Amino acid sequence: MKQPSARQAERISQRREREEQNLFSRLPAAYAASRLQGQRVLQRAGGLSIVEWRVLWDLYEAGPMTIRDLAEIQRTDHSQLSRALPAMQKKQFVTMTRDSADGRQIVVALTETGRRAYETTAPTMKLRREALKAEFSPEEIATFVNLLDRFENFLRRPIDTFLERDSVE
Amino acid sequence: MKQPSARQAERISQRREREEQNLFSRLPAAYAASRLQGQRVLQRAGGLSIVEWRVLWDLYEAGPMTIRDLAEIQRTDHSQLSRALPAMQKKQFVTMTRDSADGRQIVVALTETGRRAYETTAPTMKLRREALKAEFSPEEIATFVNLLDRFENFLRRPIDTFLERDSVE
DNA sequence: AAAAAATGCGTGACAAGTCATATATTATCT
DNA sequence: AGATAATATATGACTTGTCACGCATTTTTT
Repeated sequence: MKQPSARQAERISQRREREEQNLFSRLPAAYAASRLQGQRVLQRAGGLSIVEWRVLWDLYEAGPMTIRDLAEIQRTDHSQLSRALPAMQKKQFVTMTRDSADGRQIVVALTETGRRAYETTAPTMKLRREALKAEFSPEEIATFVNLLDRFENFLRRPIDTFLERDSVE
Repeated sequence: MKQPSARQAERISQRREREEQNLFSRLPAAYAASRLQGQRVLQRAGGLSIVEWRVLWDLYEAGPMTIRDLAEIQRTDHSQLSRALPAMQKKQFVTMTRDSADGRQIVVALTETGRRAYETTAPTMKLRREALKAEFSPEEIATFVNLLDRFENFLRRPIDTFLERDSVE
């Protein structure tokens, strides 16, 4: 009663191949791999978390800014920063000061300690970006980013634009 | 004392533009958007979670298989399935039976209820895939998948292959 | 055949994301 | 000015994903 296993194995492998062509199922795996590699490299470079690294980098490059600005640059939810920043403040990486002109905003700025943490980590992260450049030409990167742009655009469309129950009736 | 704010705004916007070209920071946002859209469409289609949908789809297309096979097709960790499957069993979507030939394995199979859940959800999910096809030509999809392949390949390389402290000395 | 290694699965712990809602502050509208 | 709307941040609850470790079962080595 074990004969179907060969045919079954064949169907499973066909399924795997089909999934390989499916954008929706490829993206999570690629993202997970990217995050994991990022975490590992950061671990090696001194122990920052991904969120911490992004904050330090942005502040280093662009100077003090509000939580909202940070969230927008990083294309992430502000809640993630709301949660991470107090710990970074405790580690003396950043200062958080309420804006005197607009009492709702909190301006985050790099401290000397934060600057040093950035400078310790940055060379390793640069190695990683350079390794990527060795694999992909500038044109390929541009194509990739453009496809991601368009895909993301599609993903952010209200779902009714393609589910349209009315038009089916 | 508020003069620098204009120059500061400029630096922040430059920072945002640079980040837009950075693959590592684009991927999380694209993935998050994809997941969110998936969740919404599934919600509309009947209330399955992403993990549940993937399991039903795979089993429907390829027949019964082990947890390991499911994890491999879905390019995910087996723990995710270990956690999701008991609930799906409770909902009568699948059966889980220990393989008599290899006592380590558990074979997951679709029930009639699971099959119906799949068939209820599938048309909506198909609409989504077709909407994607309207935005991207087959060649573009192929290019995209190929770039993802190569990127993922890079991401899964051991990090020493590009951090190589020795070779720097 | 016994010992060692590999495999399959379950589970605890954690990171990174999201949403929804609450609260304080500022902006806008009559 | 007072009521209303919008904005910035904080927080709780949830999902998806990972790893590491433990246990049971096979498989491979010796």
